[in-house]
Amino acid sequence: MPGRRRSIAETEQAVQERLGGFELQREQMAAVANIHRAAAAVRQHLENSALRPHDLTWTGFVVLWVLWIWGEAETWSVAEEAGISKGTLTGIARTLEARQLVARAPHPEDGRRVLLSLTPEGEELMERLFPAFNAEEAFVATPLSAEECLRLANGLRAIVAQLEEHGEERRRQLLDGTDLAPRRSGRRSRR
Amino acid sequence: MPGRRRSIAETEQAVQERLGGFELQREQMAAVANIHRAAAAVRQHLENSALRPHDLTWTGFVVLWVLWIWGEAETWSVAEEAGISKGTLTGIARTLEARQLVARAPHPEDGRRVLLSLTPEGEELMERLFPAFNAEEAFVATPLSAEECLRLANGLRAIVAQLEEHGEERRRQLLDGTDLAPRRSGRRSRR
DNA sequence: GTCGGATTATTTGATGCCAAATGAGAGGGC
DNA sequence: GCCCTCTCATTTGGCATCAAATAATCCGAC
Repeated sequence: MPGRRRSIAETEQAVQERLGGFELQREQMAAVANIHRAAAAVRQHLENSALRPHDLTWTGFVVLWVLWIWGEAETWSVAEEAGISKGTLTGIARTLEARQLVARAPHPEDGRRVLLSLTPEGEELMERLFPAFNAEEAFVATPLSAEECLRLANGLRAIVAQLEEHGEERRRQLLDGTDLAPRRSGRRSRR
Repeated sequence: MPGRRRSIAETEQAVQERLGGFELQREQMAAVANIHRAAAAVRQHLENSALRPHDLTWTGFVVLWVLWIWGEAETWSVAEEAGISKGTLTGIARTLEARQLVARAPHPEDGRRVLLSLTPEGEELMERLFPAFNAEEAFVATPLSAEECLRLANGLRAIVAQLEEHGEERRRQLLDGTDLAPRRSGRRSRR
């Protein structure tokens, strides 16, 4: 069978053989695996269709989106909404600022904080870009009815909520005793 | 309302106000947005729970997984299954090889190709790691029944299939006339 | 055999990404 | 005023990521 992509059925067959000896949470595994396949495929399509002509990355677009919807906002809030770390946002904001799409302003009452907002160019870009972006969202979801889309969104929301509510505690419990080697990547501890 | 994360309802209200003038594919937008929220949340949880003690990244684990399930395989095939580009795989394989988890071997009949496989250490790691990983997959999916997991997986598969079957053509149609500025990142054209 | 096009994996260059460290400011206690 | 602690954003370090360029090899035509 060389030279061909494996089908889902083949993969699941192979998994079954390999994992015959394990107690396996099959359905949950399928859900998690497909979340990532779908996320990567959708992201790639959107970057290479709607976003490519404007030379925006996925994350850059999400940040613009958040500012478009919410208006001026503090950086920590933008990072939260966009689902990225504060450190990552600093970099994204820098590149968007360099392209005159985003403006950075000091908080009037607190010198530590920074406010982000769209420039007029950024607003204009989003007004032109959003319809195209939304059309591609509709394209990727073509096989699903509107109701199925909502069902899908609800299932995914439940997973996000589960992690927001219980994820941290779970990780604490799991990793408590184990004395953890530091992450291989990331800034080194001074110790 | 400062200092608090916005709820889904608040976000959708704001979106509605901002986008009142646009024709909006609402359900499809919700589905796409939540795919990414969920993917990021799940990935983060799995990296910080099951994978952290072994200092593996998500992608590193996926590559090991593919090799565990399929056995020795060619690099293009591993990249395809793992959902990453060939170039990325080269790097991942290098780090996994340096950690003695993966072996690289020349193809017996074709000097251009390379075969990857798990080392005994890699096999042993996966046998210990997989049950823990699967337990966390089950944890993130706690709010969903087994049937709901399958429904979710099916919906996501349909999206992946849509893009595999029609994505490239769609992109070609969309970007045909427009003369595209080169990507900002990536190796520069010699021109 | 050797040239040339096709098909591989790898390298390159720029950005994305996280977590930990750092720097800069706020605010209370004295 | 001067600490001390808390809370921000930013910097840093290491890996991940893609697309295009390059290098290595194969294979058919001649």
